[in-house]
Amino acid sequence: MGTVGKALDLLDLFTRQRAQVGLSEIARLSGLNKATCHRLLTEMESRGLVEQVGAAREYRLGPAVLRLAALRETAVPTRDAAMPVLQALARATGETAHLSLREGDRLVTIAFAYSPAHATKVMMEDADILPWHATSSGQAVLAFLPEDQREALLGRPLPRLTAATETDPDRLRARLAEVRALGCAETAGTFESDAQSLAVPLFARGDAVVGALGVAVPVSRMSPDLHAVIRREVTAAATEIATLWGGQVPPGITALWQRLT
Amino acid sequence: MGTVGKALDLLDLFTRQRAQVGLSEIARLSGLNKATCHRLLTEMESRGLVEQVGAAREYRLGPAVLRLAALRETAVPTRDAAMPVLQALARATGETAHLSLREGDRLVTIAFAYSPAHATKVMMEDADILPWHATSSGQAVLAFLPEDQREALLGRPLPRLTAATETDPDRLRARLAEVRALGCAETAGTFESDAQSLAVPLFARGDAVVGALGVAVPVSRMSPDLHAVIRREVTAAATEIATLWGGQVPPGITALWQRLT
DNA sequence: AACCAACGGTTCAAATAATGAACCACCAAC
DNA sequence: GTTGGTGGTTCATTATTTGAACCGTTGGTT
Repeated sequence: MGTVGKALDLLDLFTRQRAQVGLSEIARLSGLNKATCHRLLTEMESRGLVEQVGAAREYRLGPAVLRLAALRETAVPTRDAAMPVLQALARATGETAHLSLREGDRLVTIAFAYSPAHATKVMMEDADILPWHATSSGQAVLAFLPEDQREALLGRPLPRLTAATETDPDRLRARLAEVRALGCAETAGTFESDAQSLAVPLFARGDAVVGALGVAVPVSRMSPDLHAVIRREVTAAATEIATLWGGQVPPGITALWQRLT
Repeated sequence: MGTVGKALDLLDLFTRQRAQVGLSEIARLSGLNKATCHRLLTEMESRGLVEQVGAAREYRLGPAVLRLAALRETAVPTRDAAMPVLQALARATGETAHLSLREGDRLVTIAFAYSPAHATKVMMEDADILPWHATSSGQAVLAFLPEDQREALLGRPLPRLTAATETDPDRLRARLAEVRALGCAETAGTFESDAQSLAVPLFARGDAVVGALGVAVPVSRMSPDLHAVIRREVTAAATEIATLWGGQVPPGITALWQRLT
């Protein structure tokens, strides 16, 4: 791995739980030498990608990421375009709608919308990284990924997050085949024990799956009626988002979705 | 300059006017060897910072910047916190309010808000890079920067953007002294010939200037009354934003602003 | 059909930049 | 005063980056 990769990997050490990190800690977490970390960080700091704050001189993500994100959004209006659809989906279902994108080997939540309909709802956070095997969104993407890429992701550890999490690769493969046949994925209590969710894959230009659109519901509120509503609304919303992104849902998937409702 | 710096500099080649760029073009624009660019880009692509699209395999900013920006905003709610204040400012003045942050040697617009009051208004774009010498926001920041940093920025070329642009460093220094004495900066037709604007510096923790808050008006609409309204509202909004950011306006500046209104 | 120029991408010896153990200076706790 | 933790620096060793020349493909021109 080159120097640039190492530098960019340092950015992944910043999480919501650990927004700012000191130099020694970064060296420890990354496994790199402290001097190396220092050089990489100062170089990124000079470009505004990270910044140093406070008396402890801790590092955190810098303002340049805001500029880059704004630039990306004007060039490829991904989040901004999907946001209204996401809000409508939350309203129509009365539950929490969320949109995740695949970034290499990660599935990242980039937007979500709550419904005001109920006091209890499944809460989400921006920039959350979702486990491939334990979420409906993850399964929806996995199922429609080219086989080699899917297998690469399935080859990794599949941690048991709750009692219901499927951790056997073969059983998961079978599950993904079902998802592929149905056109949508569904999990209950596999990620967080009191939440269940239904998700469909999102397609961009070229029929490639790039993410997933899901609706998450507290287990206590799920019913056959709600289930049907969600299936109908989430497939409609996914179709709309695909169009907004300048792509289209592959005909085979559209057929599956029509059969669902 | 290290390898990381070169890689990050490539990101600055992507602009709104040129959202995606081919490999040879990137090599040409950056002055680096094509093979070098290719390696840097593929390394950044593996981390999602850029992505390759289309038959021409052109590069553009990748989805990872969205995740980083979301993470930065949850850690340091800069834009999200300021947005409501910005909208209120646009409403109160009936004009276009905008907020810019200093990123090293650049001044970048990170948010703006329009007023519905008039059909004509000054339009803005996210992620715009503003010239230091020709905008009121630029002057507001420059005036309150430590002298060494100010001089470093004044040492650069000061292009004549309109007939009214001040391009003489010494006259600009005198102008900045006035800005420092008044606590706010004002320009008319120095950046775009039919727009004028009034801006005040924004302070974060530690009394350091980190950006500027401005209101831009079509020259044809400016009047002494509007001028007074803008001065009052923009200083109030700047005070509010400083508080939201966990800092405070230095007492000396507060005194200047009270004298203004 | 032949040609040309430009594209994205690859190769490998030579040149350069990254690396890391040991080192400060500083601070807080004991 | 000692200990153990910071953030930051140094410099000989080492491994990575670099770039001219290359390949295969594409699209327009003669």
